[in-house]
Amino acid sequence: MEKNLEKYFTLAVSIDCVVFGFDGKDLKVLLIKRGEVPFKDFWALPGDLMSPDEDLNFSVNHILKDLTGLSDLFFEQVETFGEIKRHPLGRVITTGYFTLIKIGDYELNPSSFASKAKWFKVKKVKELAFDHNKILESSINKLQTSVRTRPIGFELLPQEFTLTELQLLYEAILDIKLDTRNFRKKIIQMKFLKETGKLQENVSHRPAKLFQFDKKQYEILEKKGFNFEV
Amino acid sequence: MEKNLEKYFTLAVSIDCVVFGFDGKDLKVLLIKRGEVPFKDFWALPGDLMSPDEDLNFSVNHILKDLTGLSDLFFEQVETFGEIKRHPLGRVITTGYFTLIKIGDYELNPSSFASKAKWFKVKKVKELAFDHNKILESSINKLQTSVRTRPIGFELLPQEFTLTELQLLYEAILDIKLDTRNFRKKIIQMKFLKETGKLQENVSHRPAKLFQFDKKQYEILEKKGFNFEV
DNA sequence: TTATCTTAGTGTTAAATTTACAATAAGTAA
DNA sequence: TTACTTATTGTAAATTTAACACTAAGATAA
Repeated sequence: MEKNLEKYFTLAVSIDCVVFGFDGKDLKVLLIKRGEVPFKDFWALPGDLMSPDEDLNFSVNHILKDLTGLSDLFFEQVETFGEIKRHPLGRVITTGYFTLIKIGDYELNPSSFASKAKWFKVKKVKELAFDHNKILESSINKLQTSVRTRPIGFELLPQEFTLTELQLLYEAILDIKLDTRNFRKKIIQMKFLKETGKLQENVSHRPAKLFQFDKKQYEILEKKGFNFEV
Repeated sequence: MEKNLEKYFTLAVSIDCVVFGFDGKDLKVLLIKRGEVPFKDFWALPGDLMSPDEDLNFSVNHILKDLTGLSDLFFEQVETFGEIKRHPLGRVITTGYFTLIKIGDYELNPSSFASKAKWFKVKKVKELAFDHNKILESSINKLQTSVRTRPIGFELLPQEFTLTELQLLYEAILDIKLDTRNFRKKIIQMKFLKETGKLQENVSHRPAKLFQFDKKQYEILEKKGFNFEV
């Protein structure tokens, strides 16, 4: 039985990027304003059709860079969405990816069909283009489980941070309150935070100690069978 | 800037199914022998190109039924693989799905380009067609985390089973040894196993009690905030 | 310089959970 | 009746989690 292969090679694949950031208080996500149809003037996840000559996992960074100027990020795949009518221009299935970055370390340069690029509080995100609300929701779920089992939260903080900042980050991502004493005990006993010896500056109260995430130490512990868990 | 959309709508999307089963001793996976090129005569995951007019999540069952006769299963998405050269006939990205079934409940009827369909011990699987070894590996990882956090293992056992069978199942999936007393305590305290009152038959030793998974009870507990965890 | 304000930082105890561990029970088969 | 095989069960120690409130250190204002 010969199969007419041509009819199968008629789909497009797109990639949508969920870039998370943290401003010290709220978990944020980077959105672009679409300057073209479809969904012109809607806020959307940075995403675009994938060139057929690119690897799916590599294409993510190209697409994000085109739209926002951000480059060379480490993405994790979330889920693939393949409803028939999810894209008005044709049959497009899309794969969602997420990443975490320090907001202040990057400059946003919207281009291509992105007329703007802006950080939004995750909790305040309204209606997005396409099925991007679903993609965002799925990404948040994945982020929540990832952040509990791997030390990826530090990607969202400045290199030197206080334990209070770290706790606020976890509270924002997990959307729960944590007990300060228990949280600090748990983190410190894991032995991969290094005191810098420095203190916070320009605060009108007792300054907190500044810590760093010691990646090498973490990898050593990991090899010994240590399991991160918050 | 107008975009030449046509060049994007030239990909195909395929679906690969990882069907897990359990024979009382080993975790198994259902493979087909390919009767057509490419990879003719290779063992492979049941999988095929998706019709452009089907929903990705619905297409899974059609494809599996075509190749193996199995129908109406509940699948969970695993991951999407999009390397450029993963398929020799063109640009095909594929999404992997897994499901769990009771081996004895289904009859295998290989058809279409599947010349055979057969259960293989997961640990004994050799080289498969395409990148199916990677897809299988990723599915096993996902199965392992899923089986610890949701009561899906019961899908692999007969409706009535002994606690020893359940333990063997978990040991096979997680590839670890469990302490019998602690395992039974943990499972029983969760309160969603129902004694049938029956005993094992035709065994030449003390017969074990037969249990059932009480799905309604589980859902009640779940609503009350109970969290399955093994 | 002293008092006040604000956030940083810390320890203990009870409860719950996990772990380690071995003897008895209930059948079948010889 | 005995031997054999697998099923079934409890306890104590160790670890982890959970709950909870006061002192410390700096900046600022009186």
